[in-house]
Amino acid sequence: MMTEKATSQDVARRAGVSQSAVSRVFSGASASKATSVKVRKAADELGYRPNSLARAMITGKSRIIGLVVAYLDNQFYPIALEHLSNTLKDKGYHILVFMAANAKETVGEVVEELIDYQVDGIITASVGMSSDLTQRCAVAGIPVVMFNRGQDGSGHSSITSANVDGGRRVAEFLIEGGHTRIAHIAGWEGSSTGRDRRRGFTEGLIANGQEPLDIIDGMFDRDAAAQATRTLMARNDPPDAIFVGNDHMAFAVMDTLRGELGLRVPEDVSVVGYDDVPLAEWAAYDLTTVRQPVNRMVDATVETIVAKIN
Amino acid sequence: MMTEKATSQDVARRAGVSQSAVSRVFSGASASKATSVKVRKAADELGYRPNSLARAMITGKSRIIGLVVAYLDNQFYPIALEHLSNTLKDKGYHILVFMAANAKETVGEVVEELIDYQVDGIITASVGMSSDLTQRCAVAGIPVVMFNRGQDGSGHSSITSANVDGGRRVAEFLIEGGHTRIAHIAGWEGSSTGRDRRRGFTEGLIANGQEPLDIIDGMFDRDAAAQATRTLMARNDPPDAIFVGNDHMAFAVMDTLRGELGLRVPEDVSVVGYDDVPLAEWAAYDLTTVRQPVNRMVDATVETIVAKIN
DNA sequence: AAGGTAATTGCATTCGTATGCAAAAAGGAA
DNA sequence: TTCCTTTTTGCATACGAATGCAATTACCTT
Repeated sequence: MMTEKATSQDVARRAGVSQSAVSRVFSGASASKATSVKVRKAADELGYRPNSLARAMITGKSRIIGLVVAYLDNQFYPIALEHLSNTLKDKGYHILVFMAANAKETVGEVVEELIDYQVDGIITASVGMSSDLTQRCAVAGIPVVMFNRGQDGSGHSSITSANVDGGRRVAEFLIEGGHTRIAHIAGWEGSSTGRDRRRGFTEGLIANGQEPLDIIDGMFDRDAAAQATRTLMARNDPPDAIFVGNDHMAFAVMDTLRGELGLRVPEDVSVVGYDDVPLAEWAAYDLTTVRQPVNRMVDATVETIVAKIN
Repeated sequence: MMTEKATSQDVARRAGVSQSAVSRVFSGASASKATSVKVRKAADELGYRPNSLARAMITGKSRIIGLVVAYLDNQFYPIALEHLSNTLKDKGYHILVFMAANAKETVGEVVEELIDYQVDGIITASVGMSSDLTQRCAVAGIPVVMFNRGQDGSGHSSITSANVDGGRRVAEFLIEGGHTRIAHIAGWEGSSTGRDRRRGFTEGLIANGQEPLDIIDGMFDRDAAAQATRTLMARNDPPDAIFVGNDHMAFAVMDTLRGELGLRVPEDVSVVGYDDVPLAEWAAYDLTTVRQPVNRMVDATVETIVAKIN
């Protein structure tokens, strides 16, 4: 009843062995069959389980990965988080989640707190890291992997999909579809992902003798994307196709086109997104989009960070 | 450069005080102005920050809250998670996230792992807890709060909104709208939330002289909901209104009605959801739904768990 | 049975911080 | 100044498990 919490000492006493023996049994170190059995029996009876914090303290490995994420309303991230959590769990890691708007100082605080918790590694999702933060992590010996965002010369790995290529393919796809006035509501200019898609797209158009009708930064934000849509459609020569920097914004664009401007998609205006979140194939949107291989990206992220930890 | 990591000892040495003094300064215990200044200065110079794990080890408080969540594809949960993370952060807590399908044993494992990490409390979102798990948490002295799910006699708190009342209001709303063949695709029968909404709904209809045309368990699952929709619409007397157990399923229902069956919503069939996730008001769906006050629910959850911890 | 190698085991220490206790210092009252 | 009270400070220990080292035991070989 009062079974506060059994420690390895308690188990040791009950099994008639030393505390070290108990530790060895549970940490997989060498131990004879006999003691192993005795210890496990005693442990079961006491409901003993090793204290992860104490273990972390002495080994210097907390088996906790810090995740810093900016948006959770863009379906791409919850889905990624779900995979991430499962994949890491299989490798014996757990996730400490932090929300951080993309402001330098918020991210800074968050990273400090992660360091305080001695996390074994940090994964940032759609969040950039300033160079001094990078420095702090390096000093603390904590590897950082950036998911779905790159950063040149930052020193830490990043996992992205072939964004430039994806942008180019959208350009080709739309041109093949006979479109001649193609606009782009880009992903946030401050993100590599946004810039790469934009660049590939622009290059793709140019390679085919066209130029973007217009490019507006949608900031990865629904409202900004909606506003950009209005701006585009108010032109004298409105676009006949819009490439949007990610699905999340693309939905806002479609909502604005159909709900607010009374236009049909794709009859009046074609819309192409990026990410291929589940929502994209739901009938209400049925959005054409460029698939990002979330699972593969997550797997790569996990492999990378685990490798860096060792 | 090699600044591995400064400990309170290092700071103490540099400031010319004892380690206890450093500890006292950082844990807010009594300390004279003079030493406080010396210590902080030394700490800054060394880039010292207290090690949360060591602190947790000795105080018995990790300031970590374990979150167990089943779905992340239903927008309701990421949104809640976002608020939860921010609210808890303000109170000095952090979130260790675990995904757990609603199978007893998965949840069991997960809870064990949470206990291993000495979390100060556990929040479950749309996840049930068996009574032996409840027992284990009780023994470990870890409070549990269930978010958006209740469980009678489980001993731990739960935060839900007025689901019975919400269900009833939907019934009244649809009857007022002149509907006479009202069906219900219910939330999972194994969840209090699903049962409560269903009960309120049924009672509401009966109180107004009607009865549900049919009730099918949608299991909080898109596919199940879509299938239920087909079943309902294949009847000789198909419903003229469907109350769906949550928004997530309602979107699937609408997709099926419009995309697959070629029906109009709400002209041919009215659909009402539950939750009022952001997506519900996007033009593509423009779903009528019952609002769950996520923020208030999250706030209540946080208050409850923090209170229980103390 | 003796001698040697390999595997097990216990002892003691370590991780980094918090805290009870007693000693020292500071502050107040008379 | 003296005595008493309050505040600060350092010392030593504790939290719970892992690990180097030395002692013990088990296992082989001849």
